[in-house]
Amino acid sequence: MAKDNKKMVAAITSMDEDFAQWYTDIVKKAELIEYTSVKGCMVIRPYGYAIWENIQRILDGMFKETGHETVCMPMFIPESLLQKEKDHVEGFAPVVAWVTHGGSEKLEDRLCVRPTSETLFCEHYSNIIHSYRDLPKLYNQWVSVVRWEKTTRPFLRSREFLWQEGHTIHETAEEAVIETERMLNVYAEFCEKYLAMPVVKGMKTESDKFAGAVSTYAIEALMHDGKALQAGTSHYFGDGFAKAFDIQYTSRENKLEYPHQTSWGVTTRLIGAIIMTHGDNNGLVLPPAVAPVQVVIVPVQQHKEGVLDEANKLYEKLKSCGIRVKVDDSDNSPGWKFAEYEMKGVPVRIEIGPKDIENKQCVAVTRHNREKLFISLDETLDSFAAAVSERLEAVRDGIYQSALENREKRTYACKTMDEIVKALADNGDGFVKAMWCGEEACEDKVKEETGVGSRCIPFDQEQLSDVCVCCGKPAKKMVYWGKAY
RNA sequence: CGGGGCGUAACUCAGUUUGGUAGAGUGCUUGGUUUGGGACCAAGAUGCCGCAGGUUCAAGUCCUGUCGCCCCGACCA
Repeated sequence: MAKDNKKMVAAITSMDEDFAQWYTDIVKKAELIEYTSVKGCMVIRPYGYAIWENIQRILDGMFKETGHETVCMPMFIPESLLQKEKDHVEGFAPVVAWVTHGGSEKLEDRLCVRPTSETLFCEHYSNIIHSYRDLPKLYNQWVSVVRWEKTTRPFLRSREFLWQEGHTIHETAEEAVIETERMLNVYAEFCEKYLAMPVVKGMKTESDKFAGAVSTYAIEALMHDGKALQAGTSHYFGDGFAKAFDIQYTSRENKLEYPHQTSWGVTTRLIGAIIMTHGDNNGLVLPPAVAPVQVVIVPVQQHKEGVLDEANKLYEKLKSCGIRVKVDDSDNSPGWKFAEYEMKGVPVRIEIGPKDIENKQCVAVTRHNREKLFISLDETLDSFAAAVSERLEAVRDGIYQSALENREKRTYACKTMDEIVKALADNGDGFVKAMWCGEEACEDKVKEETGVGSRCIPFDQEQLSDVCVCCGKPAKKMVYWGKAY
């Protein structure tokens, strides 16, 4: 027994020992990705991609529900187009990859591989928007983008990554602001409900906002090691892009006006967030809503008469109820299968063997706490499916609670710089809540002296004190600070 | 882009100090016995030792260059 446990733990590095290595072990051993010969470009393997497909399916439904249409822009941006908005190009120029040749011929105008598609949407909008009757346009696309990052990590920062980018354009600033906030709320709801990941909604500081944006909103999540991860962003552009790209429409008053724009996105980084929010030393723990396999059925002593038949019956039952289910009837031992599907984060495991069949029951084990529950085989289809669904729900709620507890345990309200340093030293990395005067100099100084940068100005404000944690001048906002991925 | 580490079988790595026939465990294939927490026995298959130069009778090992990956910083979804 002790030997077995040792062997299982040895399969991946313990997260307390080396969190980064633990993360790398999981992405490899759970078969989410494989490295390729190009730095920062990874193969997302079927098991990893299936998670993304589930994220896509749910989010896309939410986008459609809020009136958005899907489009697809090209991959290349001519340099001249990228140059049009000054802040935008300055922000992205250092990370763009360029196409300089077509076949053996040098291109007159080199082409940038899109790092984001604002410029492409703007060019398109300038062609199709003429009247207020053409507005709003609520567009979204699911594509990959390329940013030539210097250091890369699977899912968290790769040179090519998959994402969706919503780009909308509206008559008025008010409408665009409402859209920016609405989509941030969609992201927050998605993360909390489907990914079981608590997030803080807020606004980025001036220095941290998107290149070309008037304001940037973000959802911030806290990982198991106390580092913050930006899980999604939503930007309000005002009419800056419209002016740079000459997008004008004739208003209801028959005047030429500039429309107002937004953009918002989430990426495959969400998969990294799932790993680091819910994973444990036995491997991945997947939120049931996005788990490729929600229930794995492990037959025990499957060679014995009737065991596989019963396992397959359970499979058919659950499948007919829309649960993503799999039977593993491979030759591997049951113990091997238990460990394997824990590694892969399957939320619920059902064990069925001769003993169970004799007792007319099966065993349902929830991944996050290994709690075992017997479910009668005599149940009707509906009540059997309900019992299993209840277990899946228990996993969602359980991992949400753990993530929330971790965040609360690691959130420190501080009034002075010394308190910040002490809180982080005593309790480890986490969110620091502290007041801020609004000056960039103080933002920089906090980072320099305490190591934590501003993550966001949360919508849920608290008045922790009246003065800035750094300079002592009157405070304007409470800010969440943290070390970021 | 700075600092550190590493490229040897599918994986994890030993072998490099002191140059001399390419190794182990795991995995894989086949057959058998097993099966309630990573089973066991037997027989097999698998190597441009990252790449390119150089030194040498001889290079996985020494020298030069180069490419790539991982980790930590700075920057970013």
